Amino acid sequence: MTLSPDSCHPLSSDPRQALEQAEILCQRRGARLTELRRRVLEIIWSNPTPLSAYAILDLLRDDGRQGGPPTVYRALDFLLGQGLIHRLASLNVFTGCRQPDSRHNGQFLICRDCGQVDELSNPAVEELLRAEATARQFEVLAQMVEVLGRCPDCRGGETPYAG
Amino acid sequence: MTLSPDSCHPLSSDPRQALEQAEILCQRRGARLTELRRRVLEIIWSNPTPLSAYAILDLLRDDGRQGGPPTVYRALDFLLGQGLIHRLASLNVFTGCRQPDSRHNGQFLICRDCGQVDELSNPAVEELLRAEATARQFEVLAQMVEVLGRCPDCRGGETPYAG
DNA sequence: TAACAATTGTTATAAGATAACATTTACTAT
DNA sequence: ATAGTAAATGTTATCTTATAACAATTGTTA
Ligand SMILES: [Zn+2]
Ligand SMILES: [Zn+2]
Ligand SMILES: [Zn+2]
Ligand SMILES: [Zn+2]
Repeated sequence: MTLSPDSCHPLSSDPRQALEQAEILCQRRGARLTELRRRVLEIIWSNPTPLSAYAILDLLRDDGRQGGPPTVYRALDFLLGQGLIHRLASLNVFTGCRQPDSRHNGQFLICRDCGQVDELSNPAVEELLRAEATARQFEVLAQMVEVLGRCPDCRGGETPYAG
Repeated sequence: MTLSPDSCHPLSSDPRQALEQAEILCQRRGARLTELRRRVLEIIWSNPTPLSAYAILDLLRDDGRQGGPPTVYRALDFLLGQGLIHRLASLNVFTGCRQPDSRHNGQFLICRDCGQVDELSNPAVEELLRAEATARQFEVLAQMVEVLGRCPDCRGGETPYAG
């Protein structure tokens, strides 16, 4: 089977398009995508794998910027708030969102070996969890779904799934 | 997170039973549930809400024990390896497993306000994620599903779900 | 321009986790 | 029993992740 370029390493596909969409969304919402915030988003989209806050800080400093950790975390908080990025709690890293126009809880396939991330959006998963919560009178505020494993590339020529 | 001591559906229902089962499982597996490991498990089960590694360390020191962070993390690693506890990635805390006899990926409802945790085990969720992964030739090693929200107690008399 | 709010910079510190090595404990084989 | 060995724990230091508190800057408004 041929892997579509989309399903393999989708993050690095097109930072420019992601930034353009971010501009539009922020403008529409009256949110200020400042130089710093825009640059942080650009850094995140430009890297093939998700980055930690401190990795982003290092790259900002390569630009000549002066800020410290709070500067980065504040920018990340803004981007998270706008749904432009997701945080992967299992790795403490940040990755660009592929459907920033529709608010959602991220679902991710994370490669243990190369760090590549694939974002899913399976409504059935979300619905099942919501149903479980509802049955227990539990009010859902956010969902975290992260699947750790090995991507096709890192599995190499290994036996494909039986099922 | 606000961890109020008044518990809704406490984890602490029966630490003794959990410890007893842990003993049996470890014996059956030839794994050594040492005094330290047993005590860490007991601490985890005795608390109404999940504990951080450092909170566990503090409680160990109350016992008069001398270890540092590595001591706790090693014990936690053992318990994780035996499937006796889970780690909640979104909060950096550890909670006792209710079905330690069958290996599984945890699914959790976590109350934002009181910290109480409810462990689900919905096979359909696991299967859906597995199917998504398989479709992408992705080998699954672990699944993390954490739903953050508010438990019935913390919602108080608020309107129940419409749906 | 003055006042005010939002954003960013700066310093310090809290919180979570691990590396490296020393010591102790438990098991094995004489 | 006793020495040898492996496993487990203790100890020190360090690294990573995240936030608190406050100052300086920038943008907006009156
Ligand atoms: Zn997304
Ligand atoms: Zn990979
Ligand atoms: Zn469990
Ligand atoms: Zn609650």
